[in-house]
Formats: sequence, C-alpha cells, structure tokens
Amino acid sequence: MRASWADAVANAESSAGAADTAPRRTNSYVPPHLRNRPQASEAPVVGNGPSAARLPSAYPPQASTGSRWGATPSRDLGRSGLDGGRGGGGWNTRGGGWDRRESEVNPFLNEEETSKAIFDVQENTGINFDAYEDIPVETSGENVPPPVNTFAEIDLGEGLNQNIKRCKYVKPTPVQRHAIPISVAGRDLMACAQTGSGKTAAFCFPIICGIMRGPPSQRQRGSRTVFPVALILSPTRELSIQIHEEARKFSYQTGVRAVVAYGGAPINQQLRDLERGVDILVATPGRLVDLLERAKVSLQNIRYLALDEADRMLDMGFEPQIRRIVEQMDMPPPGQRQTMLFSATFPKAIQRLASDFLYNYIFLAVGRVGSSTDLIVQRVEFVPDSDKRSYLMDLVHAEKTNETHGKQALTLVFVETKKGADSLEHWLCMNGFPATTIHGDRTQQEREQALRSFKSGATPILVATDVAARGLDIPHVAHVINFDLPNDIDDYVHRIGRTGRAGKTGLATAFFNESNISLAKSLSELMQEAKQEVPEWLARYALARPYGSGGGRSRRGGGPRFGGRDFRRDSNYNRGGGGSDHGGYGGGGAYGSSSGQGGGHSGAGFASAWD
DNA sequence: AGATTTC
Repeated sequence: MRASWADAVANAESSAGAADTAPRRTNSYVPPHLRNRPQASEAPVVGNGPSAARLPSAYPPQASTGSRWGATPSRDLGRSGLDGGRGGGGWNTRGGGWDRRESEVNPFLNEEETSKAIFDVQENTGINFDAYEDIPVETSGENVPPPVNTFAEIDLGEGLNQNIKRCKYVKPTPVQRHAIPISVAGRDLMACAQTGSGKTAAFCFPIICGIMRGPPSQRQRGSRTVFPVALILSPTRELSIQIHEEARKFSYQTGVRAVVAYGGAPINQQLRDLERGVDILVATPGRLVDLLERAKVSLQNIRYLALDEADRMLDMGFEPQIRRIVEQMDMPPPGQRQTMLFSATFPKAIQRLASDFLYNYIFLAVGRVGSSTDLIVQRVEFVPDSDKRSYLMDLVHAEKTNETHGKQALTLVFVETKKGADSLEHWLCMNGFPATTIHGDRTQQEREQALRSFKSGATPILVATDVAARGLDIPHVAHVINFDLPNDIDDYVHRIGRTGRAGKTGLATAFFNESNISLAKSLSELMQEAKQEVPEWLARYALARPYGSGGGRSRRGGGPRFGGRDFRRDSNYNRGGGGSDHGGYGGGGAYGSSSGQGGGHSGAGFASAWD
C-alpha cells in the first residue's frame, strides 16, 4: 500500500520529535549537514566579519562552524556520508540552530486536506508524473546521497516549503529527487535531465536553502560593490529572465533576494536593483563581465555557482567568457564553492572541459543524456528548400483549429538565420497568419515583446533562431517546426524540447533535405531511442552516412544503449596518480554498494519506480 | 556557417 505524501510527512514529523533518542530511522535519509547540528546557542561566526568576506581563502569555514553551512562543501562528507541512510543519532529537526523555525507552525501539519485538493488538480494542471516512470537514472562519483521521494524528506526550510506549495509542486520530479539531496549535501554536481523535467528548481532549491541557513549577506560600507553568494549563468537573456522569475517565486518571503542582469537593457536599473541587495545573481555572461569590470559586482563571496545549459556555456562561443568569470576574477576556486552544472545534453568533450570547474563531483543522468522525451511525437519530412513554405502553410493551417483549454495552440518555427527569420515572419503575416520573431538582430525590447505576444496567443506563431532553442518554458507550445534543421543533434534535442514539457505531450516536425545529410544518423538514432517511427528514406541516409554524427559534437560513438554516461567511466579517462580532484574525501567505499542506500531508504512503502 | 553572449 502506498503512503501518500501527506502521510509520509506526518510520519516523518511525528517521529522527529522523539528522534533524539532514536538512532534508527528507516524511512528518511538524513543529509550529513543535518546530523549533529550545533545548538542554537552556538552563534555562527562564519563570514560575519569583514575579514572573512575579504579573504576567499578563509572560506569555507573550519570545522567548528562548518556544520552551520548546510550546503557548503562539507569537509566531513567522507565520514558522515558513509553512514548516510542509516539514520545516525544526530537527527534533530527542532533543536538545531535554525531559530526562525522555532516559533512557527510546521507547514506540513495541515497538509492532509489541502494535499488531496492539490492531488486532484494535479492531473489537469500539474506535472504528469506517470510520464516519468521507468526513466533510467545513473549516478557516479563518491558517496552519492540517495534520492528522496518527497520534498518533505529534505529539510529545505519553511519559507521555501511554503513557496513550493504555492507553486503547486506536489512531489519532486525525478531529476529533483536525485539532484536536490546531492546539492543540499554540499556536493558538486553535473546533472543531465531531459528538457522540461524541472531542472531550474533542482538547482534553485538547494541554493535558496543554503543561503537561508548561512550567515546574513555582507554589505561593505563605503563601496558600491555588491557581493552575491550565488551566481546562476545562462546563455540567453530571455532564459536568464525566466530563471530569475522562478528564483523570485522560490525565494518569496524568505529574505533571500534574487537579481537579474543581462545585456541589451539599460544598465542603470540593474545597478539600482543590485544596490538594493543581492544574494542570488542571475546573469548572462557579457553583462556580468561588464559589471565585474566596473567593479559593481564582486564574486569573492560566491558559495554557489550554477551553469544552466552548461554544455552550451562551455561550448566554443562561450567558454572563454565563462573561464574569465569563473577562473580569472575573484571567485573562490572549486572546493571552496559549490558548483552545479545542468543541461539536457552533455557531450563527452564538454564534460571533460567542465571538470575544470568541479570538485569531486557527482554525475547524474536522469534519462539518457541528450535524449528527447518520448512525450514528443517526432516527424521528419523530406522537403526541398523550395517547397518549405508551402509545407509550412499546410502545417500552420492545420494548427489553426487546434485549441486546448480555450487557448490557441502555439507553433514555434526554428530557422537557421536571423534574416531568414524576418523573411519568414513577414511572409506568414502576409498570408494571414499572425506571427512574430525572436533573434539576435532585434532589440531587447522587441525580443521580449515577441515572447510576450507569442505566450499570450496574440501571435500564435513564433519564428526563432537558436536564441530560443534552450531552456525557455513556454506553456501551450503544441508544435515545434524545424523549418531549417540544426547541424547538431543536441541543438535539435533542445529545440523540440520547447514542447512536451512537464509531462505533457507535444509534436515536432522537421523539414529534412540534402543539406541535412550529416544529421541523418544521429537523428535516426535519436528517434529510435525515443520510440519514434523513423522514415525508411531517413534510415537509408543514415546507413549511407554511417560516420555522419551531426556536427562534430557527437555523443554516440556506438556506445551503450543506456546512454547516461559519465565521461570519467570511459576507459581512456585516466584518473591521474592520486588525482587531487578526486581523492579528496579519502577512503571509504563507494556509496552505491548495497550498504547504505537500501538500508536507509526503503522502509516506508514508497514504491520507487526509478531506483 | 550560424547562432548566442557588454557598452
């Protein structure tokens, strides 16, 4: 019999009070930082003095205060991580040093009635969790904290929990179940999860939680420099805007402040926002470099670094800027900050690059790396360039009558070039189809207006370059059309991922012709993996071009069926004598062996579909 | 080659 979420919460809470003397808890993983927490009277001294703020080398705090810092890289992981899941004696939710919780009502106590309502609504409006069953999960790295089944299993803090409820998140998505415990335990993380599966929350929750637990943010008098403690970078302005909107929801009334900075918009407003205080800075790389050069922002207090679309950020076009920000400014080095890399795709070569930014990290793959979800119906049609517009006309005509929830279904059309986008938009409008366009030649105002107009349905067709390929969460996109296919299969994965989000289904149509032959093999393989019907002519192209891999960033070298792969597992990856970046926590068996995980985690009747 | 990323 399955226990409901509310039951589980109630159980966890009711036993928590007596748990001081109860060494064995079988149904909850206790993250290392929650064990043996100091008493509230042990006031944190960490980072409160200006000296601590000025000296990156003093960070992270030493052992006496380190346990206050829930999500800093914990030096004692090697020890306490080993008994994780066995429920060490230190479980102490109530007494442990989190003053603001003491007088407040436990947010989960009256969950019983409200959760039912949420569950009822969920099937219509929330994430369709059935869609994520049987998803393969792979983790590697040392002492991997086990996944949770509920948000309640992790002590994220009351303010954050309330916001999770306000967002109507009933239970964590698969990537959240695995990634959040890892990050809350202070570990670096490289996470791959399918498009639309909830990655933003997966890195925002641990950041917000860690900030709430940490010392108050520093303001240095006599200086207009600000010192954020978390930095979230993304490759496009609109994605940074979106992440900031999410982060603001999650941090509402928690005292944690998120600010966004991106190019193409007046810098003065952003400077004013920053000067009002910033804990979490969400930014695009260019504008951040500008702010750093003007000394408006210092990164010396950064404890959390998250790269969204991380493979893109470390791609040729961005890598120098990212290295500059992460390695050549005043940011604490790996091991003295916590680094989280997220994407749906992660080519091996980029993984190798990325390890420069990480310390003893855990690799997590939920679903196949670079795979699309099978919620998206993928079609490929052979369409010569000269016929594309007439084919497009057929498709948008069919879509015109497609409504869901009284909302006009939205169609997102990807093209290769900025000029091509303008031209196609114009042609669609001329032919009676309200369309708009988003690309890098438009002003930022125009770009944001286009996105708004598309989301609202005022112009239910959006013609876009790859600026809109990644990360943007646009509800009601029913159809993604690859009018021009990208050269890289990973870009294709991200593009079609604009539909079929949060467990909903979607449709993706691609126009394929001779100029896309290099994509044939990878596209054919991807469609097979996603259980899509591969046209016979495409399979022939794939066979004729067995080495074509879609643009040189291939991730499939005839590899295994389950493609969630940590490049460190490749035989040619040499761990290098005693490698300082991997040996840190000394000794201790791998967590994944049967000892820890089963013992600590399987008690309460949670049938775990993914473990 | 093209797309993204400051002024």
